[in-house]
Amino acid sequence: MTNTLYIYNTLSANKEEFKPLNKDLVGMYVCGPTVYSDVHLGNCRTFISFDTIYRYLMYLGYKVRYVRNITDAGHLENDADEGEDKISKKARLEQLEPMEIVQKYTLGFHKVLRAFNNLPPSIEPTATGHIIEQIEITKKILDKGFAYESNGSVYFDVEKYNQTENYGELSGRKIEDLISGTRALDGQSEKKSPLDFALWKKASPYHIMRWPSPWSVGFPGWHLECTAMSTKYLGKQFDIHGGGMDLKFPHHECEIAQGCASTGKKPVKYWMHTNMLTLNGKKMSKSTGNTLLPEELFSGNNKLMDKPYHPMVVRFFMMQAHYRSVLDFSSEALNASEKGFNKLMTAIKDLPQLTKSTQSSIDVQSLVDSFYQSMNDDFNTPILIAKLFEAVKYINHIKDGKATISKNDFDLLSDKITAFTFDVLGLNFIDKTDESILEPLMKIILTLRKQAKKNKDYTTADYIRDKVSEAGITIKDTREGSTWSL
RNA sequence: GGUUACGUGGCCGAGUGGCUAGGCAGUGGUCUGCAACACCAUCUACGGCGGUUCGAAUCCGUCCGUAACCUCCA
Repeated sequence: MTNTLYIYNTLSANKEEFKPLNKDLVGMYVCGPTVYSDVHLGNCRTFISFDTIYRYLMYLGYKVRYVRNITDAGHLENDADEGEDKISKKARLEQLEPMEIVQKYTLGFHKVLRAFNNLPPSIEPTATGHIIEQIEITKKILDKGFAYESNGSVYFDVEKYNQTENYGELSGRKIEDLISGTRALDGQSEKKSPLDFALWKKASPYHIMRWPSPWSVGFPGWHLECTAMSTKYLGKQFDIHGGGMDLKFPHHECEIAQGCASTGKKPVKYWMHTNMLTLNGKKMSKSTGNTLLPEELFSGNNKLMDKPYHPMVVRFFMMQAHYRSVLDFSSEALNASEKGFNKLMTAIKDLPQLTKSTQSSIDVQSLVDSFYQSMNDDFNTPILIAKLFEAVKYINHIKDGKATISKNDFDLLSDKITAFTFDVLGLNFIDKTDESILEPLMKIILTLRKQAKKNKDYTTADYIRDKVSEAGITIKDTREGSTWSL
């Protein structure tokens, strides 16, 4: 079938037909997290959205190289010359080496994304592993005259760049507006203009993370790592660059400028931005503390939600909104998704038992085509889910004898509904055998056994202990009560 | 203040110049020892005011409201 994929490109503010630079090969770069604290659900939304995009591209048959960085070099907490970087600060607070902080939160990040059933990217490079590349790019930009050295630091000359290129093309900003809107911050005297951004920063005496360079012992500017790593692994020009909306300006704008200044080419063909996840109508953000951690949501150990939610339910909930829309988090909305998710999964489980007929009572091919059409329209997962529910209704009708399906159509529908649900949306059946379900279950069993013992019904009490033991669970009676273990 | 989005039924959330989004909740049924689950059917809509049009919730203007970015943030 013909599959024309349309992607909303932030650069043109329009949906554009997707044509990879190299036939069948796709290069995709997504800005990863700064690993100085736990990832919150807002962060997760972006990575789950791009995971689905990655999955669909592969499902269409593209060979995708998906690069997502880990920002493990400390960056300053604000734009002032002096200040502490986030990772060093956290290291001091927790009395750890900066790299211990990095390791801890990187592992946590991976664990959470695995719970959401995200596929790992093809390459996950770190900023500290690419200091040399960043220094090389800085040299190139200096050589081409788009940067200047000042007191051991190197800054990108935005106004110079803007003479020949268009700084602000991605975010729709004009350089004059930016200048007039800039407040004068203390200690910015090193820069020619407040718009200029650091390519290399000289380290202050107490800055822990530091590397030698031709200009000073220091550390790279925040925007530079993405340019260095995307260029290294995807080339001077690549297909898709993604990230959260909040990175559009200045981060991605600066990346375009750095790429263009160092290679003479615009680095990215399609810029994609995911919208914010909100809590109480406000953006989830580490700095404001308006956050919810995935673990808190999975365990139910939080004040905001009524009960725990399985990662697959949360993923399904996110898929019910388009990636470019703001999505608000609430118990009420999650509950609705949980029921919908179960309904979809039940129908898929019922699939093998359906009776096949000689004819189908609906046009199965066009229903299946609509799965593709939804995703081809800028990865419209909510429409896809609506179409999947159409299939669910059809499946239930067949079960009730109110509709029929032919053998061929059955094979087609089974194949596509499972492919789109599991391979594309990245959902999965909830494994009911994990300990989270055992815990409340054992509580009930122990309560019943306690009752039996109280009634001196030791036959029942022993029966329970023996049978549970056969199932691999040991019950221990202690003075404080009974406990269990696997 | 500047820039950019958005405002859809009880809730969440798509889409669109005229043809049912979908999920949840509600209501009525089927099933069931009772209940829950599941399944079937079904109601409520496009922020206010103008304009363009045969026709707009969909285009334009304006007003009101909300959010994001302009400082680190997915």
